[in-house]
Amino acid sequence: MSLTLDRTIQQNTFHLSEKTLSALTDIMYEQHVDAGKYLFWEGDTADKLFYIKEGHIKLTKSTSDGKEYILNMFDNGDLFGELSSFMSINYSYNAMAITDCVIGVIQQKDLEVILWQHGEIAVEFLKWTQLLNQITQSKLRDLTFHGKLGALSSTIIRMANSYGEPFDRYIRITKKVKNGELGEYIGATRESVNRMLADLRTKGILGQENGYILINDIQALKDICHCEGCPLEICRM
Amino acid sequence: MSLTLDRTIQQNTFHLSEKTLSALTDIMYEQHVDAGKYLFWEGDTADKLFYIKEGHIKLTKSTSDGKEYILNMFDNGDLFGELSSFMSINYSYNAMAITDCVIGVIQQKDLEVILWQHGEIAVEFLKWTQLLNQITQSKLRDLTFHGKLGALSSTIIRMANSYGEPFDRYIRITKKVKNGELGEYIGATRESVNRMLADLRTKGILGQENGYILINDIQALKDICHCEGCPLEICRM
DNA sequence: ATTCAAGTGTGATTTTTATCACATCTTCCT
DNA sequence: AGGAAGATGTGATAAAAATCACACTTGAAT
Repeated sequence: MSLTLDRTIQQNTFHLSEKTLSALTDIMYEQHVDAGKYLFWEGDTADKLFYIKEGHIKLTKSTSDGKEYILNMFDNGDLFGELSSFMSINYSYNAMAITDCVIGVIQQKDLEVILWQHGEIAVEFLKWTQLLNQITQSKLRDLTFHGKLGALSSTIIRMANSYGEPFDRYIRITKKVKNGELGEYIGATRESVNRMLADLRTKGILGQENGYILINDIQALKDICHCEGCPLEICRM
Repeated sequence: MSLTLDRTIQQNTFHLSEKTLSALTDIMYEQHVDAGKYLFWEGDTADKLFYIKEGHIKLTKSTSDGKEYILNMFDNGDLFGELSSFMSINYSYNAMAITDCVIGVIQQKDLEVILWQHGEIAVEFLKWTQLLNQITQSKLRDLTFHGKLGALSSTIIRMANSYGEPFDRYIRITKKVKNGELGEYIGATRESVNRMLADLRTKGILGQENGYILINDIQALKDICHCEGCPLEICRM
């Protein structure tokens, strides 16, 4: 579960109402996590939501054969964690701070009280959760149905929507991502990602700017992943 | 969005409370859809939920290059449709009846009234939606990270959980699925699926029974897709 | 029972992706 | 500034998956 409470760079996120927002703020307490440290581990009890006041978090999972993959990346203003239903009371993934983070922690039971009392807040949360579900669905589609190049293209488009800014007449992705991380995100090897990126660069579709990815021809990327033109709220990391 | 209100064959689905269930039943009306017909099309306004009283529905999407893939398959007792947030007011996929269906239709606004009035029902719906999100997340993982053979194995396991029954000392999947459909589900070609299945059969992992798939060695399948041992509520179609 | 359409099975070949093995480039640490 | 660790870039090769082409089965319909 993830949602964005406010936004800085992002132009395209759904907002909780002021009322809900302040209700949440009332019940959260602050926690600091240094870069490289973990907010929680696989197997920990999943009874909290986390609101990122500052920093980047990635959710990862390691497989039996020692590989790791990235389930999600969150930024300033995002809210994530399981509103654990009845049964899955443990996280099935790790949450690592990519940068130093300031986190607002919300106890599930505190939240539940609010939801119970205020049907309209619960409905708002419900719609939000539905939106997240749509995001996940669309990722599933993009990562599964058009090969690794399609998966990569789609991911770059999503990064542009989530972390992009205009730069000259290009889009600059303001977040540095390693080739290996992209690989862990789309289920490909570092080398494959590297080669695909090199290829997109020689074709003039992508560029470089001081280590940041520039998108030169976003339509070409859309063609590769058979972009459906989803609303920006859905086409995001 | 999909949830199962009750179950017949399925051993492993989360239940809405009686109260919620009857509240839903009160506001739904009935619709019949013949096999091969569509319940709705991509682009139709998404302002309803659908409860399958009887039959099978698949959600499909066709790409620009004429291919089709399957997003989801639903059965007796499942509830699906978008509780459209504020903005994505259209379906982005088609819903086709695989068999003759009897559908209970719930208008979104009717539902919303109930949720508003009864915070506890809204919370229940919220948890359910979260569960669906977890299901989708786990599918994303399974379909992305261990190749097409892993995707296929995971899908067979999910089918066993959703439509399986004991047969001798095997599990028989009581729903016939075509190779091509499996391909559309996991993002592989019919031929690849066919070869993979043949391979699993020669290895003795799968069997045949009158056109139905038999699972002989489920542990082997789990090994292939690096099964995490998710709860049955999550490891389903 | 015969026919036709739909589905399955398989070979040959090409394309995509992973693997292994290094060289090079960057970063950042003292 | 120098050196180590972490990233990136790339070749050679192997494995996985798609594509094309066609034979074989099955099942439903006349």
